Amino acid sequence: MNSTGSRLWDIYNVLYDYFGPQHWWPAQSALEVLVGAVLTQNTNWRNVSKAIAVLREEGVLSFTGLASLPVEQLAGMIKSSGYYNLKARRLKNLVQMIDDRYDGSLESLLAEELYHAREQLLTVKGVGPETADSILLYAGNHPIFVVDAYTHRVFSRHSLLPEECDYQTAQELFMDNLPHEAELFNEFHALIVKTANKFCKKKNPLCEHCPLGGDDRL
DNA sequence: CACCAGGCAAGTA
DNA sequence: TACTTGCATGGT
Repeated sequence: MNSTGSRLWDIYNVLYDYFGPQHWWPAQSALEVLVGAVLTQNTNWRNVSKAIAVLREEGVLSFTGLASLPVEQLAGMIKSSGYYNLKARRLKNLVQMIDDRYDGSLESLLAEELYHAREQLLTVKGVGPETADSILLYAGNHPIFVVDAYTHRVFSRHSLLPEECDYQTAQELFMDNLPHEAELFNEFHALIVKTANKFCKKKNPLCEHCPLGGDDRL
């Protein structure tokens, strides 16, 4: 392993020792991961979990449930997640693609080769790289690293990424320097989110009590 | 009150 | 290619 890989591994171990395993994604099925991945776009998870609870209570948290639900009714059930008209359409777009190309089987999509499945997901309007990778890693157990706003913030503050860089650049930091193991990528991303939510807020550039330190000593 | 939250697409120059 | 804007609720 190279020096960047060692540095990433050190950070991972510090976070894992501090927070423990996160056991992501918080969901009961692959479909629920997919729904959550869309609903959490630029949105606090608290608001998303309320929307998912409504879908569960209404009995539509299944592929056929979503497929048969009019988009207007779906939008009404996910209001708490914000951007509800947009997200209802995006979920419908995903369901439509899976119906058209995989006979309504999310499992069939997830059984495809990783980068083929990724390309299919990215053809859907409303599914960008983070949403696609979240579904592939957390619903499909594929070894791909999920990058989000927190990843950029934490790793730029520790001088492992530039202040601003694109998705692929950030993803390559991890995938070019760590073994491609789904379990590692799963826990690492979850630990980054945990760390950022607890210590690495936008307004707190020093992050004094963070286990990674307030500067880039790690 | 302002700001933020596990993005993405479409429009403009 | 490189900005800018719309989408929207709910907690701090």
